[in-house]
Amino acid sequence: MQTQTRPPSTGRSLEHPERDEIRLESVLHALSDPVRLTIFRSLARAEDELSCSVFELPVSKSTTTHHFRVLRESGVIHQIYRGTAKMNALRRDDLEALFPGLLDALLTSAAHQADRLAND
Amino acid sequence: MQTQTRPPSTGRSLEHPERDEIRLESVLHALSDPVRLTIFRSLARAEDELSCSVFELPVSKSTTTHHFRVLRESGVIHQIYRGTAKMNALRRDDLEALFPGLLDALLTSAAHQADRLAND
DNA sequence: GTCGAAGTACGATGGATCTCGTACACCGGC
DNA sequence: GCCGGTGTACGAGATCCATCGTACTTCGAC
Repeated sequence: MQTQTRPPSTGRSLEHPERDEIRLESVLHALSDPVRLTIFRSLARAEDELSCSVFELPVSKSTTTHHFRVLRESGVIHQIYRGTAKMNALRRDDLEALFPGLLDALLTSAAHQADRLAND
Repeated sequence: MQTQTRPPSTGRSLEHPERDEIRLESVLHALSDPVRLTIFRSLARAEDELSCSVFELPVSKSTTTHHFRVLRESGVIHQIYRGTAKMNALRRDDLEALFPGLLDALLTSAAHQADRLAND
């Protein structure tokens, strides 16, 4: 259920794959890019919607838009317009139903690797 | 230790990444191709070395070589020449050490999806 | 030594992808 | 109504990638 303090979504529509249209290959491809893996981890940590603009990514605005679209079209994230912002959230329920345990394994794997590379 | 009935490896050498050179992004990219995901699942089921030639893939011989190379260079599989054959095996220990739980999550996810798509 | 099986190397080709800049659209606040 | 912030659309460039066919190498068997 949506909180009342949250601005409503606008009429602008965004295409999302249905749950049963999500493919493992597409999810893996989406997460195989370093920028998108970073976004993925941030969204998992946030546990709430995040606007595109809060991310500090080493790419331009238009490239950022591109990466969020790939994540959305692969079924990894849900996007919705709220006012001028575009909010992003992991599709946790859908992914857990389709690929049980995968999300956690990916997140811990990414965390392990980040630790490992930081302490080289 | 190597069994005595197994033909020895020949002098032909194959480049493999060290364990600490394996990157999650590269592994995910390697497994994001349908052909390579099929190979991955077959090797996991086999629990032993398999030669390239036992796979019935919907691509040509040279494309098959390409896919096995991607899997090897990403660190997913280990390859070794034995006689005229080239044997393939999952790098289970390395992957489990780097990405605990990921292998199983990927395999069960792929199996779930295969079941789901078969019973449509 | 010759042959066949297994796999490679190489180049080509068509398509996807990552990146960017510029110009534009949408929305809230003033 | 206008401005600024947020994000898009579009085109372009460079690179990567999956695929193939052909010619070649390597090795075991005979």
